[in-house]
Amino acid sequence: MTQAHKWTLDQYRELVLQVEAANRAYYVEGQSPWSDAEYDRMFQDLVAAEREHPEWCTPNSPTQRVGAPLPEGSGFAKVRHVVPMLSIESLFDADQVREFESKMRRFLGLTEEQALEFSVEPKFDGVSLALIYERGALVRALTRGDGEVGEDILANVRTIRNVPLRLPQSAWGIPDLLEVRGEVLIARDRFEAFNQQRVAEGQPRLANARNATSGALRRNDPAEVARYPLEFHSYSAPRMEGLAKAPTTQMELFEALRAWGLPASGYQELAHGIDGCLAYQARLEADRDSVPFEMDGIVAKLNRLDLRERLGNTARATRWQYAHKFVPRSEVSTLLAIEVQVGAKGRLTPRAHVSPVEVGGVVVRHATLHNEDHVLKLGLHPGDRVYLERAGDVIPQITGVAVAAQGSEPEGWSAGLPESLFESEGSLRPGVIARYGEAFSMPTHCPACGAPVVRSGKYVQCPNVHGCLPQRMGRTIHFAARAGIEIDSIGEKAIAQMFQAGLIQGPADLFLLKAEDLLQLDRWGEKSVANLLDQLRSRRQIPFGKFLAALAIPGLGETVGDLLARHFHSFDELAHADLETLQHIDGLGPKTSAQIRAWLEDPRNTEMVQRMFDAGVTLVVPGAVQGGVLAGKRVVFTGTLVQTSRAEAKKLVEEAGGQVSSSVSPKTHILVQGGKPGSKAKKAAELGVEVWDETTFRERLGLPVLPNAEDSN
DNA sequence: TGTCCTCGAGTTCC
DNA sequence: CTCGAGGACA
Repeated sequence: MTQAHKWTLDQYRELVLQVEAANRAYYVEGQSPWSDAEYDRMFQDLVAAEREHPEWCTPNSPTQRVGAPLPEGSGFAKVRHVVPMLSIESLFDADQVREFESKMRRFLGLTEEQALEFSVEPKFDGVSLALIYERGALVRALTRGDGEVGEDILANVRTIRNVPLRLPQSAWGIPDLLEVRGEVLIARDRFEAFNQQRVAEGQPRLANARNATSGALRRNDPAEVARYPLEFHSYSAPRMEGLAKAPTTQMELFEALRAWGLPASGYQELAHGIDGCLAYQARLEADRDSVPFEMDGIVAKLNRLDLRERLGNTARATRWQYAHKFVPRSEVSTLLAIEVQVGAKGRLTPRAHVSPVEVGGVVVRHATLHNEDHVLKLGLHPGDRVYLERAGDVIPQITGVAVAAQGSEPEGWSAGLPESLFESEGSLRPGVIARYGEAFSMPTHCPACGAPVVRSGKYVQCPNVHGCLPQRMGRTIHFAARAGIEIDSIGEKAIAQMFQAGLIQGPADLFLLKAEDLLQLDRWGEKSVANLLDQLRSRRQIPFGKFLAALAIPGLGETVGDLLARHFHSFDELAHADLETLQHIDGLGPKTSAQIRAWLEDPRNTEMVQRMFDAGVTLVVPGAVQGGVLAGKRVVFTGTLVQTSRAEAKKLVEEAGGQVSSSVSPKTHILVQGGKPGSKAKKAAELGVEVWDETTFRERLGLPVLPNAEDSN
């Protein structure tokens, strides 16, 4: 306890510096010359001084890490990155790494003898963050967002203990402006301890550290965020202005960061030549479990900053650094059951249920097994211990059997199975195989409706198109969803509910829904019902092409729908077109034409369409577009667009006279690239296709563009 | 007949 | 995003 004491401003300032120095020593050097008790005394003095003189206290005082909660629903401010947070080229083996290096050499015009020096460091599995200091004070903390525009989460970042709120004077001076980038993460042991604490408090365990980190940073109460054991590790400084001296290499940069109290992981090293990088990667991968935090690879960057300038960036990634990934972690779990699902189009697909297990950052419970061949090739049986991976992409896959199931099922085996697999207590639904040691084979009858199935190639199909419930429901969902008439207020769950209550039998019934019926359903109140009926009323005018695509006619998607809409002036005209007429349309062949014709010939289908027309549905036939900024251009989209939705973007292109296609080819004129682009960007580069970013896209079409961080706050 | 494009469909998780 | 298959074209 501190005594009543008259503090002077000088004493107060001295105290602040001392506490800041103690924090630096503890978090950056890893040890402190002060004992815990001494530190507590200093901190309590600071609190006392500020209580006596509230006017001295600034938001960056060490006592002010936890601020007030954000007002309800206010969200975080979006801020444009001055230097975009580009992605890093991901490489998976030594050959790719060597090739990347030789590209660097060619670019720099180096000979074989001139070895490059790299700064190598772990690639953390955390959340990246940009800290912005002005005249030494932390003023902004931005998430990556899409790389162009992030969110300012400063109030939450303040609570991270090892993030300095003010930079001290050092040999490097105090920069006028400093942007430091790094990763926020939770160390493995701290995560475990945090989870145990949560369980003790009756809260659920968090599934993994990365999601916990990203979830924590998005909360709107800093006091909550402060409870998470978050830490920050810096790795770059894309903007530095007004320094006493400027670092010329990454190693010097780390020295400067250290002097400013900005922590780094401690695992970064200088590597000589590409062999040094490969050796570091192999060493770190072998030591993966002894490193206290999760990594998914290493990052190697040119040590010399001037060489980086010379290499520059491609549209989406930096040329002077790469990530060399570790072999993805595969986990072992138990295959509980194989369920055969009937899809919206009637296809029977086997799906694995596994004991929940965390793989590469998410908890996996299901994995698709594609088809019968796939299951047989893997030789899967319920009860097997299986390997699960999330290689490359996001979708979990079973890659093999670790230990085959033995003997009969143990006591209580069914406890791990989800309830959805049971029809009644103790009896499994048809199409579910869950007996230990039982072999898989595709059912001969549809598990949903019992109709004999039809085989076509690798796939098995339920032919009962009109009677089979999952198919009817699937078509209705398809009709209502984005691909159809775009009713946002109902999804899969709501439609299933309406089917179950007998309110609807198919898509046409949606237009005949009555308020009093909907109000009978669980979780449906006045507001949501009115909202839905409103939407249904306003969506009764449907563009012809969109309407056709919404009907879920086999072989007919959005493109073919638009194609037909341009050829026929009414649904009636299309319904009377014969096979030959259809086949002669450019883009349709014998198969697609026959599928469309067959659909039109089934009276159940035409009756359904007629019922919609009777309920007031009218089709909007497209007028011809002439001229326009994109007249005659083929445009492809990739990555995530921030300011424009995909659907909106497509509409914009069409209104400008252009055509949207799904993949890049020599016929493509323009690739519009959002955040996190994939393989399409690579292909576009190879083919020399013109690439626009989202900003360019909006500018060319004369649309407003988000303002820059420099002029907003 | 073969190859290259393009479209449609399926896929997991929060 | 990736795969399988239909369609255009040589």
